[in-house]
Amino acid sequence: MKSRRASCTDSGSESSEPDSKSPEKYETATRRRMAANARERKRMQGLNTAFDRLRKVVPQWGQDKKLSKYETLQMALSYIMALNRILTDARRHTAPHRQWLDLQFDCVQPENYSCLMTYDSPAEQDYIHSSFSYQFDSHQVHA
DNA sequence: TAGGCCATCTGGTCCT
DNA sequence: AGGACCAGATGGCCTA
Repeated sequence: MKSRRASCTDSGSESSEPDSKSPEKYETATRRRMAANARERKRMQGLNTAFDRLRKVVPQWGQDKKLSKYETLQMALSYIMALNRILTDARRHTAPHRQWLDLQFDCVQPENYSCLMTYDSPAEQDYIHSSFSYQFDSHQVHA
């Protein structure tokens, strides 16, 4: 585990003395703080797992170094927009492979992202679906 | 050694 | 009331 702030521990607000509170209340508050810290760690670990999964599907041209979180998001945005543009252009100009392209294009519409992803749970599917729909709407390339 | 990135703690806010 | 989410603060690690 990564080291923590020297002034902070899992016991929570050590700066706040037991002062006027009863020992029971202090203990309850401490216990709640520790539980909240644990939940927050778990939440952030989940977020980092999602970032790792995103890094795996995003191009890293010549990058031997791991992309930062910010870079990963920027790259994902560029990548999605580029793919969308490619499909939109190809769909418009390529007659011989029209049927195949239509199929691919349909597959990357927001309502069909599920065909590109695997989910660990229904809850995760809902969460990812809502997130992708929002981002697609926000950054959609209008041909 | 400075700066970037990250993990963790913490208190506030919103939601169930 | 308690959990989820968020942003600010802080300190550690790594690299140029």
